[in-house]
Amino acid sequence: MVRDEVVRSATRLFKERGIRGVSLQDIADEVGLTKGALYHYFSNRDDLLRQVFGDWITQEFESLREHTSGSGGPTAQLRDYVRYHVSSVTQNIDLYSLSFSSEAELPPDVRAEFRQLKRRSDSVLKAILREGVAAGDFEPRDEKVMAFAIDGMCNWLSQWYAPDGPKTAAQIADDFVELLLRGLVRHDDGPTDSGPAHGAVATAEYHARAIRFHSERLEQLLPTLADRGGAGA
Amino acid sequence: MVRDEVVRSATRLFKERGIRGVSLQDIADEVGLTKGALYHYFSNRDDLLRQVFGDWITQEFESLREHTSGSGGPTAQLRDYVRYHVSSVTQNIDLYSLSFSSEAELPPDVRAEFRQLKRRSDSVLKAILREGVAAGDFEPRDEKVMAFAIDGMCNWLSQWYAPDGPKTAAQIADDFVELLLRGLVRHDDGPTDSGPAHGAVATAEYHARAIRFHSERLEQLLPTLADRGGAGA
DNA sequence: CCATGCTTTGACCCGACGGTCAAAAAATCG
DNA sequence: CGATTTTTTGACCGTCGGGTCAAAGCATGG
Repeated sequence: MVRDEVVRSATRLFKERGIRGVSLQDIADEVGLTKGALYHYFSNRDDLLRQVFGDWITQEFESLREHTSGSGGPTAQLRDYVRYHVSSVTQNIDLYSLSFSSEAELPPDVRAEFRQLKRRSDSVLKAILREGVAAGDFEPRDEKVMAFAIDGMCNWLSQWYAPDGPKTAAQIADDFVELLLRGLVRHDDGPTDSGPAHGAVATAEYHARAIRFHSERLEQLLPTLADRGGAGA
Repeated sequence: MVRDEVVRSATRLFKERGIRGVSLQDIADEVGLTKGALYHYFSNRDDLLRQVFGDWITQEFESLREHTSGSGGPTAQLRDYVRYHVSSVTQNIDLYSLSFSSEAELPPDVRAEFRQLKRRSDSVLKAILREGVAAGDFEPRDEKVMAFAIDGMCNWLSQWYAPDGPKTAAQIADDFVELLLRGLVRHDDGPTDSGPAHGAVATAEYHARAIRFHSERLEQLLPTLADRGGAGA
């Protein structure tokens, strides 16, 4: 289909140079048509923009609704949310990065739809957080700030994710979840809660390394402990 | 100074409508001059762009160097990094959001500088994380992903931070740090790890407990390891 | 009050861009 | 093949935006 080819080329060009940085001539050249021919498929520039974004946004709305059905505890829900969000961004990275970067250049109606999508996604996340706190699973924190932090983390993917990179989107998502749930600081309580992605061998190596680390640290600390009896500054 | 007035107006307009969405005429109108008069202060459009971004970027370079002098442990360093990053974004929110959103529309040299700033900041953060892991303070995690996650969180501020909002930049930064260090999940063990309040005794106890835990885990894993030879899915 | 230099004007040039359209070219089909 | 419809062309229009420039305004100070 020629129309789809045009939309795809347009999307790619928009992403590379920004919406305002691409002329209809550029798109026509890319597809191998003349500027005039484009008007057979689109009534004007904004209409093209609408076709580029419109379908995608409504699709995202649907997808968001499906993937956040709210089964499982807050932890599982948060995990699902992040996984969904990450896969969504990585699969439509062109459109995501475009929407974030050139939001101001979108036709008003498209822009409004996009903002609504963001808002809805945000409110889903906040609900999960609230639930988690209420259930006693999460520490009570500033809901708004946490939501923005999490969304920012995920959305930022559109700025650096490379499909041919060493990590899959799913792996990145799980890394995010682990960071979000447990933080960076090493602590010794129970087993990790994160999904099945943890291999047994990797886990064993990890623990072996951890033991070595802690042993060394402990030895280093012993003399210190001998000197001062209490807690240091 | 007229020149500064022009730069300020240009920055504001650029942020509102995107770089390509602002004509020299627009800027001239804003300042109350004629298009021609602008050329008394700037040799061309790209030169104006350079003046808008140039000073700021070199200033950021300097500031980054100062604020990441590397005193204190990894935890403190991470806290300082996030605090600095957040205050930097919130104080120059126009320029940050512009650089992120319209990076493609920047003159090549300015763009290169900006990318270098990002890269340097990123490498500072990664160094902190690496150090933290080496010191046993942080869980071993994917350095790259963590760095992007943290930077994303901070950079995303440029999309939602409101100077007149309920929280100050410093408060938001501390919220971020707490999330990053301790995660969302509620845990009931005694003293928090944050800040300099960590006494030598507590640390020693912590490491002793950690070693016990990891040893147990390792033993639990050994049978599993005998079964499958390679890494699990 | 004139001379000098900084600042501003406003008209102008040119190229690019969005958009239009009649006519040509292709495709479809009886 | 011929008729009809779909697709494409390429020339054209008006506008806008970046950039130029001679001339006018406006200070400043001798």
